[in-house]
Amino acid sequence: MKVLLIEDEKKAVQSLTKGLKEHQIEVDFALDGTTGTELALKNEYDVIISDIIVPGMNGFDLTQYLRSQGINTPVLLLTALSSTDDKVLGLEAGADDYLTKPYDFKELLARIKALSRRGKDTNAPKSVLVFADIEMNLLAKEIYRGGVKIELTPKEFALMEYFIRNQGKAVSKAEIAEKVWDINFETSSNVVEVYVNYLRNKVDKPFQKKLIHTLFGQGYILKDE
Amino acid sequence: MKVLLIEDEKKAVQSLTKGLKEHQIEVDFALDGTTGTELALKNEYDVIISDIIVPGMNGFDLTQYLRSQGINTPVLLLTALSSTDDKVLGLEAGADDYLTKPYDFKELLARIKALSRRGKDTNAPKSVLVFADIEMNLLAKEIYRGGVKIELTPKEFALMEYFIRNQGKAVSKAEIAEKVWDINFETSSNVVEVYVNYLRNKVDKPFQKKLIHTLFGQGYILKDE
DNA sequence: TCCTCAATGAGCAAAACCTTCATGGTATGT
DNA sequence: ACATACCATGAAGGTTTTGCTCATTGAGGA
Repeated sequence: MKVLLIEDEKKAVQSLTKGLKEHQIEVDFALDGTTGTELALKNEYDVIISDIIVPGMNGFDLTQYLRSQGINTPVLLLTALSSTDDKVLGLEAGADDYLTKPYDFKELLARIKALSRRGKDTNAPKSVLVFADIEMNLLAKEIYRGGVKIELTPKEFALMEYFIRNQGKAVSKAEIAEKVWDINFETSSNVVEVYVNYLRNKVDKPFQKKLIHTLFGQGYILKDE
Repeated sequence: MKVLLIEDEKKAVQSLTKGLKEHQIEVDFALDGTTGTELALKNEYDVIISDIIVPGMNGFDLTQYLRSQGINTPVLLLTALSSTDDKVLGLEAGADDYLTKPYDFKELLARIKALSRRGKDTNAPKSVLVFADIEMNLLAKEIYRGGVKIELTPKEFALMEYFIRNQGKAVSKAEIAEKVWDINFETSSNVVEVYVNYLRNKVDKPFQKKLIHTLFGQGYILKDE
């Protein structure tokens, strides 16, 4: 079990780290929100524990940001506040639990364990892929860009899914032909080009930013630039 | 076992309380909806029994309010009304059962026990499925849309049930054939299409909003749009 | 500039879908 | 037991949508 602790009071960090390690819990920590999110994006944690008020970014924004990046690690917020309004705000932002200072260490421990259990339960394969302002719902077979629904045919959808799953990575036409069409790319066909064109018409043309880029002689890449 | 009784007729309260206590059931009571909800929020009951018409708040609103507050205690509504519309409304608001006055005390007792049993088993299979303005009662094999009863044949009912259970999710014809017909989808048959057509005629055609959508090449989806 | 690779538009065949109809089976009521 | 109504299902015809090819135009790199 591994947790990320985001907290600016060094004393609290120290005592918590010590306490958690005694219970076989690995702890990474960050003293401000910015490095906290960086760590959260880079590594995989079972639970993220964050003070509501930390330099650089508060716990609410942090949670919201992580969720938007597809990080669904359970978040436990720590705070001195205890008004109902704040609880609502925190939970709404996607936090999973909430603990008011001063708190009992055992309670904290219990909640961490509960959250990590829940997190693993949610090992359902992701059903929504995200890239830039695109959301692709694999269950409903829907795709939205900037909140606008885009109608794709099954093949177009499959190709787009392949692009999103390989976002930021160059993919050759042979690769695409193999994975999406399941054919040993015969140079005689230009299906891939045709379908990339279809996708561009629907996914890129109506918008400002182009996301599907051609790498001359190498294939294509989905990139936000 | 402990129940909450919300009823403004003191006589009814008295006789019910007496009857229930004789069967080892503890009873709290409220003479109006407002104190009723307060009690419901403060204490834990096995079942809540409420008249539909009580001062301050009616049984429908009460049920809805409690659900919105995360109280999932089973609610049994008592009423002098017996029109279909009211039944539909009550169930929609999340009530779990319904009894029309004058009722047999033994029947009331039986239902209380049934509800309390169900309340404890959190993953008890639901007997009423809801989607958009559709309610499907699996026990009564009845289905209503917007308060209007729809007559379905057994196969149509089974198909509709499958759709509702997978609402918002694309389901392929092969999937449907397997789950609803229990056949290894032979392309030679078009039963699924035929039955989707039947369903549309009864469930969608007479109404404004279409709920059963075709995803070309991917199957069907039940969606509110 | 020239050659190669990529983008685009038109067109067509196949696949998927909707709808209606006929048939046989099952349940219901007399 | 019989007649009747209802239900489940495959078949056929027509319509819509998709997948793909081909030919042509446009762009990139040496």
